[in-house]
Amino acid sequence: MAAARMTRQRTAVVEALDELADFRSAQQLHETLRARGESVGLATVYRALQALADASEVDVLRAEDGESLYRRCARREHHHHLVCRQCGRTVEIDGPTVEAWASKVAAAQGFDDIEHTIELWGTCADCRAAAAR
Amino acid sequence: MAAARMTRQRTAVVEALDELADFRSAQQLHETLRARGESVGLATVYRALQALADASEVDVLRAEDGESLYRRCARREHHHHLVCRQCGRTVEIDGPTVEAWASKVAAAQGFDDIEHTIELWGTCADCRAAAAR
DNA sequence: ACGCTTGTTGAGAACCGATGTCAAAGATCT
DNA sequence: AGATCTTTGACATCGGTTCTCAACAAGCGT
Repeated sequence: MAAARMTRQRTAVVEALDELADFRSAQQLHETLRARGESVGLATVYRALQALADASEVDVLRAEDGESLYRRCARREHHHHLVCRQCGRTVEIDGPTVEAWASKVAAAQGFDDIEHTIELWGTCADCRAAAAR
Repeated sequence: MAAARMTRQRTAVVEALDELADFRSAQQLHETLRARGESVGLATVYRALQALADASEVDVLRAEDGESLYRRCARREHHHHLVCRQCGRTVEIDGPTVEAWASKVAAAQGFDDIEHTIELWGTCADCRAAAAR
């Protein structure tokens, strides 16, 4: 079993995630940490995020360009997200209806080990206002 | 406006997609074409697929590892997929309920230009049987 | 048919996010 | 403090995708 030592770097990553409420890429987080003076290696940020994801401490999702984005969500249960493409602003949502629909459809086709990807992307009100300028 | 010349290579890519009913990566398609004697460059396969995707002639989706998968779908209207993680076997599905739910939720949060990603992943009956051996 | 023009091709380089390497650094235990 | 053993970080590497650019070939006009 892993020991999971609490190091300065890991703490820093978790803290940064706690402050930033929105989905961020590993590189953005690395950038943020450096900017505030924390000296942390990029590889370490990746490792910390991966560990957190494995422990379901953070949610991971893929941006439209394939980059992985991370976020510390309020609820740990299964849920989905409505994310702003521009700024990463996130609203947690759940759709019991959708869950039911997904598993029903998949089972009807004889599929097993079903997982679903359901994410909503859009432009939030703030970004829309900013773009209109 | 683009001229979109019909070249031997482009034809080959489209034909391969027509024969293969399932989602395939660009590299797999390239492999397939070479195997059957068609000499086509990898970059060309990527370009052809991108052009087809832009023209909505093929559907693109991201595998869990981030690789892009392409497929020529029967229907051109908006729909979703139930895809086998192992073999790429695909079933087209649509969920009017889900569509409605998605746009309602997003609009309620003041988001614009809404898009949704809804894909189902599983293991198809054949692959499950193969794995059980 | 035959050039001509212009979009297309393809081998290799470049790019980029992500992961692996390994010696040095530092948590934790005794 | 000392021993142990995970973690770190600069750098190399990897894999998918895109770029570069000279050679090539569709499609057009003649």
